[in-house]
Amino acid sequence: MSTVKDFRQEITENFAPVLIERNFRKGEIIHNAGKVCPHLFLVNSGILRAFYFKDGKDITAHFAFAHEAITAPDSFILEKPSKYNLEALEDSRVFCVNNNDLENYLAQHPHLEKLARKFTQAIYLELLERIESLVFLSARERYQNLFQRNPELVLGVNLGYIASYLGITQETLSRIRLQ
Amino acid sequence: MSTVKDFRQEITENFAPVLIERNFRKGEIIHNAGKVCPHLFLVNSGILRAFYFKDGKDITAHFAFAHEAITAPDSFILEKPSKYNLEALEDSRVFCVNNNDLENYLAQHPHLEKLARKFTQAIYLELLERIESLVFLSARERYQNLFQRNPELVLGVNLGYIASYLGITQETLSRIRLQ
DNA sequence: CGCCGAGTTGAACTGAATCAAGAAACGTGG
DNA sequence: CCACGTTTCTTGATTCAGTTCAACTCGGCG
Repeated sequence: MSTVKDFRQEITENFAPVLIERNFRKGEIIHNAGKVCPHLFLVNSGILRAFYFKDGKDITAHFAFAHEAITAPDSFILEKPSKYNLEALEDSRVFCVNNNDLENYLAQHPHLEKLARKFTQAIYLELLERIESLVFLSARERYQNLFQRNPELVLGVNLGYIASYLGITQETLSRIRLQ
Repeated sequence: MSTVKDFRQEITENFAPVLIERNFRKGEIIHNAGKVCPHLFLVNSGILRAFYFKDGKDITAHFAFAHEAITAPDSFILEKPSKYNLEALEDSRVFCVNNNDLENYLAQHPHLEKLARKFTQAIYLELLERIESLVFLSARERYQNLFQRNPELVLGVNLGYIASYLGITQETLSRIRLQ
């Protein structure tokens, strides 16, 4: 057990009773900033995106591809209104987990708490890697990494969405990827 | 309950049986890279630092001040040899938590699992903020943020340690802080 | 003393941002 | 199926924050 993806099967098996299947169409807004987001999404197919506005600019905080997870973390964790929006970038099939349902289920099945904790830790390690890539890698290297991890991203997703996720401007990304 | 510091009291109360008090002297290496780190440290006083070597350069991954936590996360979570070293930058008093002891204790007291999970989530949110500061803030702003959060850091800690934590060179930090 | 690590300063360089203008692609209605 | 407007992407010129490399200063400590 190391990456988040490795947890997918174990989680879908053990938390089946709290997973609700949902489908989103390309472009659909799944969650609006300013509201509390009580849902965690496990992507089965498609791509979801978390984004917010900073100085009027659309900033991508996270992409979730098949077998990955996404939510508005500030809100899901602290149960406060979120600064993030969630959006489907492709037609997507997901499992939707309600925070309350999850907590109740965990309260009834405490042996699953450890799995939930391990999952959180795995997500933590992913963020650590992202920090390292921001500190050490050039814009081009970060793009290449992302591209390697997810080639589909590049076909169809707005350049600007990818650029802000990488922490660079759209112009720079445009130049980078053609050389 | 939002920041990691807010958890300190709840954690020290509830996990008292697995907390071992230890003292480190300034400069003491607490953990060596390449070994598995089975310990999480809760700092009572002093400063600890996690660092590793990248291309021969000493890179600070994390500082922990009073009431904060630190470990070699890759190793503590995955139980693999760590790339991080841990070091005391000042004479420090800490609580030391052994991973095995913690897991056993949690297994015996499953009602504490939720607290452990919430703590992990709080740490996750802290990382998210660090990512944002890396993406949006200038070198000077990042320094000012760190300085605000911890003025003591600047008195005594090597400039190079701080610079690598901020993702900048020592020369840049030297210029920044005097203007 | 003289050395050594830590910090500062300077000058040249560079990756990426910014600002501005076009080109291409895309959807929508006629 | 084409025409038009909008959005997305590319390209160019300029600027700037931060790096790099190198030399120099300072303070302690043998």
